[in-house]
Amino acid sequence: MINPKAVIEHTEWVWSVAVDVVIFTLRNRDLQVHVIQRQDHPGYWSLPGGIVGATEALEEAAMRQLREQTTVDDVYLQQLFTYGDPQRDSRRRVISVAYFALLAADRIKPDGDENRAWCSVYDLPPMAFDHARMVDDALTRLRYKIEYSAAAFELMPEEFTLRELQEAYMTILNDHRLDKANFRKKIHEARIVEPVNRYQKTAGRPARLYRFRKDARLESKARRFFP
Amino acid sequence: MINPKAVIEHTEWVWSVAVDVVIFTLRNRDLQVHVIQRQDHPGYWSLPGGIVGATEALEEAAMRQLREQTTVDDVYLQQLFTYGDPQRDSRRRVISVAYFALLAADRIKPDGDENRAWCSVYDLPPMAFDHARMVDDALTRLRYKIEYSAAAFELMPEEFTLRELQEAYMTILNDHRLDKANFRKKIHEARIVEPVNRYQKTAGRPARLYRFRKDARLESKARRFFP
DNA sequence: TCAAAAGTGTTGACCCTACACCCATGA
DNA sequence: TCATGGGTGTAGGGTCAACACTTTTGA
Repeated sequence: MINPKAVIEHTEWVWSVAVDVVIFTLRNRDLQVHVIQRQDHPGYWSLPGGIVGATEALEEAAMRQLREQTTVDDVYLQQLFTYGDPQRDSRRRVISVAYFALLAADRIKPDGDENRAWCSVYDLPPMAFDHARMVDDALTRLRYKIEYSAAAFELMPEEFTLRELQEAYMTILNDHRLDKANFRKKIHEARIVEPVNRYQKTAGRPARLYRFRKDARLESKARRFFP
Repeated sequence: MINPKAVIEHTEWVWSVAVDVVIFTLRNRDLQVHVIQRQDHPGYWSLPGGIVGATEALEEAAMRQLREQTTVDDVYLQQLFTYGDPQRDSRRRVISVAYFALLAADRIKPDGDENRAWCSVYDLPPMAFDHARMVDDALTRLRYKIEYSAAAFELMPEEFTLRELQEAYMTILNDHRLDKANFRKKIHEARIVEPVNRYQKTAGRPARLYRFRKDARLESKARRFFP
């Protein structure tokens, strides 16, 4: 595989290894990602990311980006895909290991920095490099993920109503035709939430608040289609 | 794992970017991967892989490994995961983008080279670096994949009986309890195979041969909410 | 007492599993 | 005619989508 000679031969060019993080959140019934305005290309935005340190694990580097950009720790973080087209950065050869993160909106610290923003995935600004594709891939992955795992709960506040949970699913899937009764039945049968003794005011009957069960089963084995 | 043998001295950190490929095949009712005996660590085996060229895309590099190792082109190939722990190679910092490939057994060229072998995923030899984990991750992915896509057909010969197809599924899933009648019904309903006018001899009634339909739907969208 | 939204029950269609059964072939 | 393995039909239990219904609140 790798022999020492290869190193010498290959030090002629300089690789950079970067991580980029697609940070999702749900705000105002909208699925949003964190983006940063680029200083070197006015009008273009990019995902939070940077070069991986010499002794840093990839996931550590992604987590560091998260901390630096959102000052939040302990976040759902998962590797997405590695992008390495020779042309993806015109300045030099960079391969980027993309991660995606899920962050509940109530954990976002207010931030006066105008170079940072949360943008709807359904209305992205011009993105640098291949970052638009990263967001797209991350969205596809997220949609798969919430259908067989409890990942959607990472985007919810500590306590939430079942309607809010249903709206989270509908916003992520961009499909607002979910049946209320059937959705509730599934959630209850999964024993994944438990009620707390508090209610949220609404325009009608108050809605019971629930929280995620600590002992909940986090994944369900996918149904078989083939065969 | 492997003890540091000859650590290369650097004045600066040099990143290397490699690809490693988990090549699956089905032979003798067994799911196997292609492995190569390491010259530098007798008794240890590794996946086919190598350093990515300066102007080479990641997938191209993986495809090149496939060609060089198996002399086969046009293979199902997909990115798996990127491994970048600082300690994964004791000699220097290497990040490896792992791919997995599916190769029908009848496309394998006979090979006298004793340094190469096909090994059962259920009985791997000692693997170098984190390659055992790569195989494990690839197997997990493969199992998911065949349940919602037609990926399993990539491991079948041009023509096959339904029993052979069923055995492929059972071998990959390591679960031999699939019901014959129900399996056949699903395959037929999926309109994914078509009969050819040939039969295969068996100890009993001859088995009809089928082939994959070119116009078959390759993925089925799972419309299942958690759980 | 009405609008609004929470929350539940029912029903028929569909699908999945288990298992019994028939069919074609060679010895 | 029997063993062997290919190939199919069916009953019943479970799941799901659709939709109507009841409950609770504020105005």
